[in-house]
Amino acid sequence: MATIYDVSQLAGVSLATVSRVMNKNTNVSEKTRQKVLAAMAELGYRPNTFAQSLASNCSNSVGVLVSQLDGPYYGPMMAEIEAALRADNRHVIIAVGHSDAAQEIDSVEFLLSKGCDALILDVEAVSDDYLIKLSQSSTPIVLINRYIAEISDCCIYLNNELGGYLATRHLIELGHRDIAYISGPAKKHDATERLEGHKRALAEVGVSFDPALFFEGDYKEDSGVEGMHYLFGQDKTFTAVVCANDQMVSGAISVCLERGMRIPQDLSFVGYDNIPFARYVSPKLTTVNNPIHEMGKMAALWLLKHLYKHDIEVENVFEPELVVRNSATRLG
Amino acid sequence: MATIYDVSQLAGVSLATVSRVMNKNTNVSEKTRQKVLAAMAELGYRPNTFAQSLASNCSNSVGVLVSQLDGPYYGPMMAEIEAALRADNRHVIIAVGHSDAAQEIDSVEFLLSKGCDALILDVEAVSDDYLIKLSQSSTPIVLINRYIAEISDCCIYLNNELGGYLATRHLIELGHRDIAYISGPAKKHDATERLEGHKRALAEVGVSFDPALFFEGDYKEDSGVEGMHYLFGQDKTFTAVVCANDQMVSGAISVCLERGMRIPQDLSFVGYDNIPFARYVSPKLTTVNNPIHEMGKMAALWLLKHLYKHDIEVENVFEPELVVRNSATRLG
DNA sequence: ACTATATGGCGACCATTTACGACGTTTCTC
DNA sequence: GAGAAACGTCGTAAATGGTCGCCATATAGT
Repeated sequence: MATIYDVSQLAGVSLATVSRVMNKNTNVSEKTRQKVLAAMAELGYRPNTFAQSLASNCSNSVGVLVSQLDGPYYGPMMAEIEAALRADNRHVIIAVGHSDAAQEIDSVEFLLSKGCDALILDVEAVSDDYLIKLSQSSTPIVLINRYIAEISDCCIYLNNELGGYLATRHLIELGHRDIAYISGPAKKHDATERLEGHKRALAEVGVSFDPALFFEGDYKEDSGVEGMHYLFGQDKTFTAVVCANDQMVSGAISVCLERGMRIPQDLSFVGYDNIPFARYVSPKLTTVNNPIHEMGKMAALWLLKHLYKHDIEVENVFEPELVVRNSATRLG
Repeated sequence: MATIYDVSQLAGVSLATVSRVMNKNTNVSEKTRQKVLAAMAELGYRPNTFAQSLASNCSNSVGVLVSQLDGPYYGPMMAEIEAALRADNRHVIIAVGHSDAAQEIDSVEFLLSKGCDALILDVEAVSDDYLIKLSQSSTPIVLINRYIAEISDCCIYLNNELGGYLATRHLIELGHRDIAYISGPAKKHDATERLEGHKRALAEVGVSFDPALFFEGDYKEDSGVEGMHYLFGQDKTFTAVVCANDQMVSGAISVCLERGMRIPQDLSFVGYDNIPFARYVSPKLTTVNNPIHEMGKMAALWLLKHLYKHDIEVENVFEPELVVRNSATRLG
C-alpha cells in the first residue's frame, strides 16, 4: 500500500504538502495540487484511516445503537442515517441494545471503545440520569425517540402522546365508546406516552378508562394475538381496539379473522407506526404515521451540524399524523 | 484519556509489558500482570483503537454491504452478523449498495478505505469477474446470496432454484396446472434462479411455460399489485400464482381482495422468503423459507474461522423449505 | 523596497505493537 | 559442581502513516 511518503516522492513535494491537499486545500497552489493528485492517482494511494484518526483524533465514524435490527422498525431509520452520513464520507458502526439496560450500557461502552466521534442512540431501558451524564462526556450524543428535558437539544423525538390521542379520537369520531387498548411494554417511554394520549381522548368525551379493556403487550405480533385472547376472555363488550403498534394489530386481526369475524365491520382497529406493511395487510391498516426515517435522517443531520460543522437546519420534534385506511369504520 | 504510558508508569513497568498483558499474555509473570491490571483499572484505561489498528494493521472491523436496509429482508441478517461479531469484540460497519453496480463498487471502495479487516457482501449488480478479482486482494470477502464457482469457498448461498421448484411443485401437487409467476428483476441472480426452479417443476409434469402468465416485478409490494393487474389483463385463466417473494404476494393478494375474491378459494398463492409478516398476513402465507438470518450468522462465523482463526465449522449452502400455511389450496 | 501573503519543508507528536536484546534463573552436561 | 545452554521475563527503541504548528522562503501588491 502506497503511503503519503511515496506520493510526496513521486510528486516531488514534502509530506506536509500532500497532507494539505488531502485536508483543507488552503495554502497550496493549483499546480502543486494537480501534481499531487496525479501522483496519488498513479499510485492508487488510499490514505490510512488509522493513522489519520490517530493523528487527528477524529475517526469520521458514528456509532448507532438501536434496540433491534430485525423487525420493520429500524431498517428505514438506519437507511436514512447511513445515507446522510455516507454522503459526507462518514461511516456508521452498529450495535444492538435489545431494550435491556445492561446491554445498552455495554453497547455504549463498546461504541465508545471503538472511537466513534459521536453516538446516535435509540435506547429504552437506560435511565435518564445515565444519558444526561453521558451527554456531558466529550463525545456528543443524539437521542432518537426519547425526550429528556435537561438535554432536550440533542433529542429527536415523536410526540407520542398526540399519536395515541389521534388514534383514539378517530375511533370516537366514528362513534365508538367501548375501546380496548393493547399497549406496548410499560417500561418503554413511547408505550406509556401513547397510552396517555389514549386516556386523554377518552377523558375528553367523558369515557372512563376501563382496566379490563387494557392489555400490556410487548410490541411483537404475538402479543397482539395474546391481547385479543385476553380481551375476548373478559366479559366486556368493545367495538374497537387500538394497538400501540402495527405489528400487534396484525396479530390481533389474525385472531379475529380466524374466529370468522369481519374487520372492520365487526371490530375496528387502529394501529401505530405505519410500517410499510400496513398498506398491504388486509384490511389496510388505519394507523398513526411515525416518521421514523425522517427522525433518523434528522439525527444524522444534527451530527453533521453540531459535530462536523455543516450549516444546516435541524428540527427536534416530529408530529404524528393519522393515516385513515380500512381497518376502522363507523359504529353501527 | 489515559495512555499505555500512564499505565506503565503507575505499574512501574515498561510500555511493552503493558502491551503484552493486553494482547497475548505470554511471557509475563502473574505478579506483573496483576500490577498492570490494577493500574489499568485505577486509571480507567481504555486502549486507543486507532493506535492499535495502526500498529497491528488489524482493525477488528468488518464491513457489511447490503442492497438495502429497509424492508423486511436484511434486518434479521444484520442482527445475526452483529451479534456473532460483537461477541468476539469486533464491530460492523454498514454500507448500502442499492442494487446498482456503480454504487456497489463505490461502497466496496468506501468500506476498504475505512480499513475493514474483511467484507461481507450481499451484492447483486456487480459482475462475477469483479468479485473474483476482489477476492484476490488482501482483504478477505464472503459473499451472501451468491454463488460463483471460482470462489465457491467464500460463498454462502441459498439453493434458490430448489426453492422455486418447491413452490411450484406444491401447487402442482394441489392440482394446479395454470400457474402464473410474478418474478423478481431479471438482473438479480436469485430471481432468475427461482424462475428456473419454477420452470423445472412445470416441465416435470409436461406443462409448458406460458410467457403470458409471467410478469417481471422488482421484489417490492407495488410490483405485486402491478403484476396482478397485468395478469388479470391477459386473456388467460390461471388458478394459482407464485411470487418470487412475500412482499409481492402481499401486494398481489391485496388486489384480489379488493376485487372481492377469496384467497385461497378463488386463487392460490405461494410466496418466497417467509418474512416475519408472512404468518400474520391474512390469509397466512404459504411460502418458501429463506434462512437469511442463518446465512448472516454463517457469514460472520466464516470470518471468525478464516480471518480470526477460530476453530468452528461453517457450511456454505442452505436448502430452502416449503412452509405450508393458508394461501394455497387444492384446486376444485 | 517593504510588507503581506501564499507556499513548502522540517520535525514533533499521536498511542500502540513488536523485534531485538539484556538479564537473571534454571537445567543440562561432562 | 562449574560452565554453558535454554528459558522466562522485561525494557529499549524502531516502526506504523499520518497531522499540524512553526519557520523559511517565494511571490505579489503597493
